[in-house]
Amino acid sequence: MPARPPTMKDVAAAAGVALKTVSRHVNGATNIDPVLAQRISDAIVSLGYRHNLAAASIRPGRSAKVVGLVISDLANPYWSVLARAVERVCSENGYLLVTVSSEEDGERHRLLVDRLIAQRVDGLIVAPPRRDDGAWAAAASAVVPIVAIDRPVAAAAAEPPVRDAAAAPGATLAASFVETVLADNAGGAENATRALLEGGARRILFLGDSIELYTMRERLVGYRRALEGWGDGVDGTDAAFVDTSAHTAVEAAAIVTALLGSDRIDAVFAANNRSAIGALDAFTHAGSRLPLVGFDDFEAAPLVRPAVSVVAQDVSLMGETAARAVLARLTGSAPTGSGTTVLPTTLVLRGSER
Amino acid sequence: MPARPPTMKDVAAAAGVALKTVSRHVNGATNIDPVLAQRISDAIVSLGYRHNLAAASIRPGRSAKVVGLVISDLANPYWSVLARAVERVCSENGYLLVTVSSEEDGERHRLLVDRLIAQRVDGLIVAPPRRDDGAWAAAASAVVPIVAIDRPVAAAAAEPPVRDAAAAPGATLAASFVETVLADNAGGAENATRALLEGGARRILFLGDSIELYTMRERLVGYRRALEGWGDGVDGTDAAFVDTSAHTAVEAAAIVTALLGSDRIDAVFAANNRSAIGALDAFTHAGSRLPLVGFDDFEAAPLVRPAVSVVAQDVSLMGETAARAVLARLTGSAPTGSGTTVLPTTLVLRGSER
DNA sequence: TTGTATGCGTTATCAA
DNA sequence: TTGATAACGCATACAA
Repeated sequence: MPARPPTMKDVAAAAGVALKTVSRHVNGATNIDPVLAQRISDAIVSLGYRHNLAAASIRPGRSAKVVGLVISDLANPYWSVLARAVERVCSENGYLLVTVSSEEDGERHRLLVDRLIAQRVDGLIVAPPRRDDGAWAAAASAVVPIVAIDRPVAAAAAEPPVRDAAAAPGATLAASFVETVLADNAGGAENATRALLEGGARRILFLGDSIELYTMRERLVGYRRALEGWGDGVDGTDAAFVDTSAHTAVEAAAIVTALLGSDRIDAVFAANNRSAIGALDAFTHAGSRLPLVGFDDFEAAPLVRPAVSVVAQDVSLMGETAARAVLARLTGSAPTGSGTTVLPTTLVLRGSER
Repeated sequence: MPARPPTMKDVAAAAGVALKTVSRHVNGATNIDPVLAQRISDAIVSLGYRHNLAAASIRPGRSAKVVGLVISDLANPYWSVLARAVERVCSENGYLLVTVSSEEDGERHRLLVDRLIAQRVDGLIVAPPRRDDGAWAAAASAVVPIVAIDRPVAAAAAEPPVRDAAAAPGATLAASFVETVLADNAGGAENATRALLEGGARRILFLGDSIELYTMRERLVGYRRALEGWGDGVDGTDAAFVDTSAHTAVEAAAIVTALLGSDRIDAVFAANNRSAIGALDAFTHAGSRLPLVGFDDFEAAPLVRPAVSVVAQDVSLMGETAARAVLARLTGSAPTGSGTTVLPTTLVLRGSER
């Protein structure tokens, strides 16, 4: 490698033209003398010159065209599919995407958001951490447009840094200065639970992860709504049928195994992937099974017997929607409204619900 | 948002100090008068100043501390797990990671590499596209250190831009100016095939994707090696037992279904995920199965009956190894050697191999 | 310990 | 159409 990479100045000197002309050429201006254009092209090739977007981006009004995405864990298929959808939309519009995993850690989350802002990303798509006062979002949204995905940003005690309009009087729980894209967690859970009830189940276990998670709370709401709506002889309205301590598939399996012997439950609503897989595992080892519906589709669901019914969300659509929302704000083509988009879920019945 | 975001100059003015002192403070210098430091801190908070790493990175000797990763498709679990491992190592060393999906398209791949270089990434981790003359790598490696993953960069007709040492006389097929991290595809396939042979199979179908893929070619080599090594009454050494047209699980299923009726084959080596899932699907629909071993582990593998045996590669390790290799080059702590690391695979026997 | 002046690679202004 | 010159935000000699 050369000690110092060639710059526009070098190209200009080699081509015998002024700096500005090279700049024009590199930026695709058409009004250049073909002879000079050719000389510049030749110089670029022979010197191995590369346009420096980082340097260009420091000019006012210019940006590096980079979007930041903060999720919990890129290795999780849910997030990687979402990230891919965001990447696709960004790429189509000439933007790069830098993705970081917060591991649901509030402090790490804050650090990552700060780092992305320091790097001068043009926009930010963020899954808020599980314990969140929304303070980071209040601060960050002063600098860069933010779209929250999967969960809303908590309404912070802190005021939004800029009040471009009077705050809505009967405001929602979500922070008012970010746009939000969610799935209909409650509705999906309600449908799943109702499917189990229709199959004859009356003592349905809600098996899920920590209630600290917004999505878990919402799914629990949906589960309860279905039970209460059913009325008639249902036993699940008390807390005895709710277990939100299944953080891993192994833990979920242990919980189900312990309950399978008794006849305290007669069906399982697995409120996330890992719980469903754990329940499946418990069934296999016990040699007996209960009706089961999961939340979020997974690769193995259609492959086991009976195939597992799930509430499926359109993760790609969530990513696309969020990406389009940030880009719309960047190009200024969207009003700075801070609405919430709720995406529908689909109940996919494959047999395991009975 | 303010029309113009505050700069160091604004902070310096507000705090009543010189620009340089603010710079020191922001960069964590310790030798600053506590009183001034406090004034600066206050000014930063009240103005909402954010350090601009993009601007800082254009100074000679400074960089934005960003690494680029080019893979085929982030939505594929194989790549997302790898990306996560790369991200982790980068993050531990203060680097951001920008990941892009080439979709195995050579032209798109070239464009993405150029874009990342224009953005002035410090290093590049790249899965070469399936049809590759290695020209992109020859050009790019002049500007930025490159590590190839999953497949080697083809040795280009073009010479490496810098010949720091005499080219190795009995050179390998891989380009000599990039470091390479591969899995032992041939060895893994050989072990898988041998496991089927040991189970009594003698007419083993090699079911896989296009032979344009380096990994497929290697796995085919391993399959053949096992058959030839076995000798004794094996029928698979001709092309009749090799099908490399299974680009999707559905196609794989169709191929297996067509063969299940006849007794032309008595076992299946599925050379990738999708082929294994397709075979599984064919078995389920036919109500009969053959011994099966797959390449690459997948979520459903342990959940179906019988559980699917696979050749597992340590994808995270590949990502980690590649990331450490680039970072080592960046910090200059590694010799500019262009070696190849081959990671071992593990044969996970779960029952389906008989 | 702090400040001044200069340059990094690029683009914008404005005159030629 | 082209070019000289001044920014952009920041960091580093070097001087104080």
